[in-house]
Amino acid sequence: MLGLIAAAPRICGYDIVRIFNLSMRHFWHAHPGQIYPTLARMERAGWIGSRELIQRGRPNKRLFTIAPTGRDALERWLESPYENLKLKHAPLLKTLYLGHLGADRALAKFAEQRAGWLAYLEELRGIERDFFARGGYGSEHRMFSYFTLRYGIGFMEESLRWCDWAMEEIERNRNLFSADSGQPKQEQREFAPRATRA
Amino acid sequence: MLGLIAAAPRICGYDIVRIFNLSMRHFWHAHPGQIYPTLARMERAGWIGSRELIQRGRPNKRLFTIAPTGRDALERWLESPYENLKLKHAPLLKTLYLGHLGADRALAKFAEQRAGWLAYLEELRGIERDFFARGGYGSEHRMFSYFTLRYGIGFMEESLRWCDWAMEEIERNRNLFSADSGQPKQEQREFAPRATRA
DNA sequence: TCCTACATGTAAGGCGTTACATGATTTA
DNA sequence: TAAATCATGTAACGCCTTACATGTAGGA
Repeated sequence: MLGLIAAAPRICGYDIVRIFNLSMRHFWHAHPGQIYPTLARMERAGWIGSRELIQRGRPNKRLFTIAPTGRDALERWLESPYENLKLKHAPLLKTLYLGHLGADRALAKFAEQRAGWLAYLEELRGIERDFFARGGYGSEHRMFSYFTLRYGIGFMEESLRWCDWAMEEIERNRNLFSADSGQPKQEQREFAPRATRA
Repeated sequence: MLGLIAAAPRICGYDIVRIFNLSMRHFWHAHPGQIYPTLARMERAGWIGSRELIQRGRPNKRLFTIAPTGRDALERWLESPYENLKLKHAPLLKTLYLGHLGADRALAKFAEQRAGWLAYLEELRGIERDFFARGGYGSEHRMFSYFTLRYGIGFMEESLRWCDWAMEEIERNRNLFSADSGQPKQEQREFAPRATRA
């Protein structure tokens, strides 16, 4: 949020909410219930300042501007050393266990996921066309903003290539699935009621 | 966890902890403080069963096995409709605001990140070599497990290509940065102490 | 001798999500 | 007439992380 406010002074909380939901959602997200309290906390800490804009016909806005101490905090974060990726990728997690469904149902799930990812890729490509229609680079911040978009596009293209490859692998290795695919397997019979002692 | 227990009956909590820290960490993670209470909850719900294995010289183990109701719950999750990706990608978020540091410091940060990602890629490639040394596919579950590894490798390769491209773009567009890069910028002077009325 | 691995767990606190409340204006 | 948009915020709850506690065995 400090980065957003530094890049776009006199931004209001609602704009930040929309940015998280739209142009940033391929790599970060946040909800109003977290955004507004955090803005209030940053203002109490002196990192940002605000003034209220009285509006007719619609709710008043609170416009935020970054303070020197906030800019310092932002730079400290930007300069802080690289930390390893800690992703939570729910679709990939599900993928890992799709084999439990047997080859056919697994392939159907892969196809469903592929369709979802393709739709998302098209959306990102639409944003890209829009970006160039509005003049492309033009400021340092717009260039960096395009970087993240490009990352999202490359990431989705790679994900689709992976989907196609994985589906071919499943076809090629149907023999690895047990015959009663999708039905309870052998291990199930190994279940025994809990005993406190071995 | 249901997927893990279904794939490897008589697994213990500690093994699950290690799997989250090692072979799954490129797309999911969890800590003991969450894993053990959740196992207890799943057992109370009747999804899994456990028995204790008394050991000499080391702490006793609790071995888990999936129950029919747990297998049903797992299948319900696997069959549940695709949901959009909701990633939190901290390095990319930081990248977006690296322009605030000016071209040179931004490039240095990109290089640092690239190095971290390359090291991670090498690690994943090591796991891949190990996978083939141990016989490659051989069960349906091992194939799916390799799928996620392959995803991680492709993802990191794509990330590195992106890093190289972005660094070239910064070099090519140095003119977009203001001359006093890294120093406080114009907007800072626009900061004014908060006024309750406009 | 000190550290690490094994193995399970609890407690505190922080982070994040969902749902709700308000109320005028514009669009379908 | 109903719904969505604008705009800010609170409250409840759940998820997640961090830190800690315990105790033996084996390696550096």
